[in-house]
Amino acid sequence: MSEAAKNATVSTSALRRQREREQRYQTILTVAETLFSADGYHATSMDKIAQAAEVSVGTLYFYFKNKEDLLVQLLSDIGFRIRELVGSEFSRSDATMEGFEQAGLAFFSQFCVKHPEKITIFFRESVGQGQAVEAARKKIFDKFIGDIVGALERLSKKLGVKFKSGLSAEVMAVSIVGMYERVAYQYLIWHDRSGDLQSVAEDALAFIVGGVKNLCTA
Amino acid sequence: MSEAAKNATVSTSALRRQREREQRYQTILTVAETLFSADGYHATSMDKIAQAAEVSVGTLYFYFKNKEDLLVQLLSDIGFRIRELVGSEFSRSDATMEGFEQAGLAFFSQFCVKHPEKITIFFRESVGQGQAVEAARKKIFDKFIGDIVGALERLSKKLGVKFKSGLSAEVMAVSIVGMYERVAYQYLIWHDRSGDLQSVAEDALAFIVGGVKNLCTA
Amino acid sequence: MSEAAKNATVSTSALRRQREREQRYQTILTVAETLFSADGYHATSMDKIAQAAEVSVGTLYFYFKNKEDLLVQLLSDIGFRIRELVGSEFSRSDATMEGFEQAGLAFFSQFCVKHPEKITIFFRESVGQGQAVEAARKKIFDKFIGDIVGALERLSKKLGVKFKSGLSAEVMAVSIVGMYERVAYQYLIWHDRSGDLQSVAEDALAFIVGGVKNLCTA
Amino acid sequence: MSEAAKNATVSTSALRRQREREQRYQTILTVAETLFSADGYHATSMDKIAQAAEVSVGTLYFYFKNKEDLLVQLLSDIGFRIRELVGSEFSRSDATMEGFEQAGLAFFSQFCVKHPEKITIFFRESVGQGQAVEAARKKIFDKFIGDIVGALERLSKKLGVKFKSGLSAEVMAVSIVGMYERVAYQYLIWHDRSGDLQSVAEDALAFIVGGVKNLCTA
DNA sequence: GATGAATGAGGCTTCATTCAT
DNA sequence: CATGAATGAAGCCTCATTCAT
Repeated sequence: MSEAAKNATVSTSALRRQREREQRYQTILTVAETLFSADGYHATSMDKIAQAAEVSVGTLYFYFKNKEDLLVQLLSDIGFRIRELVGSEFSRSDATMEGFEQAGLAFFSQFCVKHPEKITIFFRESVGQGQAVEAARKKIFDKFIGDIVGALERLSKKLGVKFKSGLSAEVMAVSIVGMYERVAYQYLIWHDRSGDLQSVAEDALAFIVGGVKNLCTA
Repeated sequence: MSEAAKNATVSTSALRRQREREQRYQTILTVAETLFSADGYHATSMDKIAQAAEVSVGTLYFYFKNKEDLLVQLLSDIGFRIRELVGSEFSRSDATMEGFEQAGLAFFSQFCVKHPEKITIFFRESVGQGQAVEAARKKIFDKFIGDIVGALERLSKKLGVKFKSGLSAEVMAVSIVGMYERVAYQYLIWHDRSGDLQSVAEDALAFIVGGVKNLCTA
Repeated sequence: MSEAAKNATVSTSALRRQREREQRYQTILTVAETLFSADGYHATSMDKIAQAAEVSVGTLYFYFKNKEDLLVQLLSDIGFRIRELVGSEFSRSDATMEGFEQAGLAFFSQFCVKHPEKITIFFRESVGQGQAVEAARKKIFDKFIGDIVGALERLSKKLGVKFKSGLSAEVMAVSIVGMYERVAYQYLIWHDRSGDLQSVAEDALAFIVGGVKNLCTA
Repeated sequence: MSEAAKNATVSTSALRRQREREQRYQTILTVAETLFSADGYHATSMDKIAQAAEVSVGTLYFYFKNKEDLLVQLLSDIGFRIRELVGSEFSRSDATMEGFEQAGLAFFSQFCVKHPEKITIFFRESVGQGQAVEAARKKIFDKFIGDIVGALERLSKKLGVKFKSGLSAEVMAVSIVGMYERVAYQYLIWHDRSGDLQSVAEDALAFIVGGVKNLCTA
């Protein structure tokens, strides 16, 4: 075999390996997501995950530092996806009140309906699981809040209005996140009323719009 | 000792015992509250609780069925106290928009500031801890939401307005609870800005008022 | 009240107390018997016994040294009753082969049918429960075996026959006890065929008669 | 290393592992047998077993589901060995009265003398230890009884005799098992008279022969 | 890189027993 | 005598993590 051919082979197999690695990583993550949301983080042992993912426990520890890390990665991934989806809606109809509604609909009518397990992990299974996880949660929530604060500031600039106080934008952002969270929790996790989600979302978004307006002063 | 005296003695000691029992129950509950909120539910072992409460492990199990039960009792107690406080504010200034603000202030400026550990347990440590705890949480949240829905309906009756849809009242209630939750979490658990809480509360409550109004139709 | 009257009163109440004490003792024993045979010795806690007997745990320890003692007393009582019943049949038709059959019938068709719980405790729940209980069991079995050895010796004397070896009488006695035990276990504890017990007993007793005869030499 | 060599190595090490696994399983079983028979099932903690077997507690639970399972496996193993030994004697001298004697001698003079701990576990430590163990015991006893019933039926066919009743064969089998049990218990567990066991066995077997004959009708 | 047997700290819970009232 | 709250040793078991192969 020529050197070139060898290199080609090597790089090909290296690529394949790389691909397989990423695939495995994803498989594990997906399996963990399913189990965590179905059985709970604590009730899911590493053994169970390994079995369901059809790998050995050792392999789990090759891809993830430890069980907590697995949850943190999952969390980050979920956070990233939500921001991607919701954020893109914000920027699409930039700096308008409609942007808020579009973003809300994207979250409720798309994300929640398609990924109830992600919602479960994000809002239930990753809560109260110790410092490392909590730190990761905080980071993601901070970004969300930052996103919304940014949108609110752009909105105020464009509309030429001021908010009640210096804190108002942040408080509104936090409030909106809280609404998202508990509405999803209520109508997805506690009661499976994903069918009502559309009209629920509309009411919730009208609530947000009203809330924001009420904190605006000319 | 005369019979009467004997009876008196007996009933006195019986009463004392009863009192001591309840005191112990409360002591354990309080100690658990402190440890759960400081170290986390899982990081707190029954042994630690026993030591901190200066009783034996056995005594813990005399008063509570198991560790989960301890958390559930704690939860119920916290839920009861919040409803008591917030609910009384609602009824004091009945069926007015101000009632909503009073209730919110009572929650943020009184309860949260006085009982940050209760907030921590209620919104963080009792989440994601298995079915039994989750069921208890749900029950309490359902009551909260019911309280607010009731207040909203009385409000609409008094003001002679209708809400956007049949679900609106519930959605608003859920939203308000979500706001309470995350605002408290943000400014008490994640950042200790209890000093800002007063003005944060004002903004949040203005947000609520605006939201509710926006869902009212003549 | 005259001295005599007082004494009378005192002795009356003393008698009553004595009676009550014995009644309680019996109640506890009976309750324990029921629970031990139904749930097993280990699965029955002192608390359960106390509750079922409607007394406090403390009272249990007034009447019995400890849990083991409770079982030992139960055991002795059962052993005594069996010997009483079976032994009286032996002596009624003294030193005849029929005596063996009468005794067997008394055991199978009377005792077993009437007291399955006693059988369960005697042959199952008191086995493998530590030294003290085992010592008590041994003592009782030794007496049984002694009874039967005695009966066999009187039989051999009356019939003018000798047994195969010096050990024969004891071995036969042990064998007979073993048969009693396992037959009762099989048709009472493992399969509830108390209806068949009569005919089972007949076969078993014919077996014994045959066995004994085969060890007799003129 | 060539592929072939590699494979050989792999399969060798795989085989070695397999061997080591089985060895460990056996070690644990043997250690448990010793401790259970010496100290009693309940007095033997899993920690003690782990220490004596020079493995960790975790390893115990890798090989056995729980403590009960350990006892059940032990029981099954013992039951299997007894049947193997006694059954082979039955078949060697098939369908003769001597077969019964040979089998009995194999049990008393070989098995009991060589494995007193197995006898102790089988007849003492595994009794009264809860449902799961009891179910396992019953299964094994049922097989024993079935074995003997089979032998009796072949005997009756060969000799051209009938038994007293339809139940007779079973009752005889049960009786024989009971005799085996209590004779072993008496002369091995309660009194260490293994020296007398030979002559004890002879008497016991003569008893059996007589018993069986007495239930035969031409 | 993958495997999976082994580890062992540590958790939860039970329960026989005691003793002040 | 009776009560029943309190004790705490001790048991069983889980499970995240490691490491030799």
